[in-house]
Amino acid sequence: MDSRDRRRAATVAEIKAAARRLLVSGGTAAVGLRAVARELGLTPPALYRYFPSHEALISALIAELYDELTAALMDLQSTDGEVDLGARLYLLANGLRDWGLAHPAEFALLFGTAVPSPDAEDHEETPGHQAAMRFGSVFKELVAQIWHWKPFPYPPDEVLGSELVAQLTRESEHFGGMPAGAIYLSLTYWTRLYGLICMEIFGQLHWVLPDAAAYFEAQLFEIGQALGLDCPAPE
Amino acid sequence: MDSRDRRRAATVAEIKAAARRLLVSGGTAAVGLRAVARELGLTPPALYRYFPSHEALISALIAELYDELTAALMDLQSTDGEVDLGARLYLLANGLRDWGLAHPAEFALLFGTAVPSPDAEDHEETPGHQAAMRFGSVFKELVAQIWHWKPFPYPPDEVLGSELVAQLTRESEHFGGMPAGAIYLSLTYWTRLYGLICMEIFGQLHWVLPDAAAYFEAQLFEIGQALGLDCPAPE
DNA sequence: AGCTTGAGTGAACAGCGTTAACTGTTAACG
DNA sequence: CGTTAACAGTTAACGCTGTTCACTCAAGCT
Repeated sequence: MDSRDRRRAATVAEIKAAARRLLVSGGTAAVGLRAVARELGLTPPALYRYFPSHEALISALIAELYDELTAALMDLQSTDGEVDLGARLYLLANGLRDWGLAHPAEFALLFGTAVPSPDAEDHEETPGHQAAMRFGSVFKELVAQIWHWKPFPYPPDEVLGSELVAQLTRESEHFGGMPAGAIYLSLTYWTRLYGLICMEIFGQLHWVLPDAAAYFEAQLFEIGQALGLDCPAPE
Repeated sequence: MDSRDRRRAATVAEIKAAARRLLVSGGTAAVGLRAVARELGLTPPALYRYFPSHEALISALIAELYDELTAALMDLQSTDGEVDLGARLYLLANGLRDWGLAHPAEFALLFGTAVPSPDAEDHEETPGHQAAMRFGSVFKELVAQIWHWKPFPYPPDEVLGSELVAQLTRESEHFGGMPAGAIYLSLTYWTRLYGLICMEIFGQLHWVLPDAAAYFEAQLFEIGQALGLDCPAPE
């Protein structure tokens, strides 16, 4: 039972590898069930022995890519030692951008899939969603570490408004007990970083900036300053 | 020849209306060529008298939606008179968000289509792209007007770095001759606004903020301050 | 009236995701 | 060791998709 399970796991890995190959070569639309089967020299129904549907195959691929990205970002931090947590955040931001630029097709599959969430209130249990949560927690935990390492100045509650403060305070437990203003700054950092990278990779910055690297660097310096970090300034 | 052309234009409008109906009810995937034909009581090949392909139909729909959004934002500004240009920018930002929240399916079609631009260097001439340019110029022109109306303080070139300054200066003619630092601030405004709205509507802010309205308001106040505008502060 | 143009149809093709019934091979058990 | 059951994989088919071709039929213009 063990040898057969290993064989099965190997086949699953091959399927996902073939799917990824199609993804990088032809984009999201090219990774179809029949195309994957063709890539492996199999007939389409054979894949149903390993995935219950095409969507499940895509979801598994998404989960794998999320985990790969998460691992890449995590060991990108560990190599630098543990001296300056601010530098770790800088590495995380640049690492995320670099990964997206190096793997635009995979990035598009992970973050470009516009999900207007037509069905509300359903806590998605798909492996892709869970992997996305693990990915998000990397940033959350690092921010909480930075806060406890060197608390940064944050806007007072009066500036944010009572409604926002209430929502942010409700999330305080997930941010290591940080106050609302500090969570707000952290969220601002994430929001700007995420939006920036998405816009650059999806080409929505192209019409004004041919190469967004310098702009990204300046923005990173700006939002790093807001967290009281001494990021490397652009030359 | 005139009456027949009008009949044809009316049919084209009906086709796009049916496509939009399918879009709002079933999302991007639901607006297929056969589904549109079914909606109109026609056979699929009949649509090829009006659009050369399914993609062309979608592109025409995109162009129409862009123009509708552009018109909505423009007459949203004109109603308020021309006293405070800062208030106009505030109206524009909120108008864009409101439109996206009111029409999430259309918003996803316009901005959620992740295009990693596999083929570079081709100046797309599709009507959708042209309409997107018209949409973008609404923001660009308003920002230029604000600059000439009440120039805002901007970061000096040394902070931005020579490479970024060079790129921004190259775009100065499209921004009414604004200096690099001012273009940088304007671009920051647009980048943050755009990313913020996309993240909210695509549900990527849901895992931390159940209702992003208050966060959006605070962010809008923050980036408005960066442009020296006296936006309404959150209570 | 005659001819032309154009809207629309029906049949067909290739490709898609998916299901059902069937064939071998392979591991496990009495 | 021989039987059996599980499993990988195939073939055939269904309904769906975008697209093309050949055709009909009615309206418009000369």
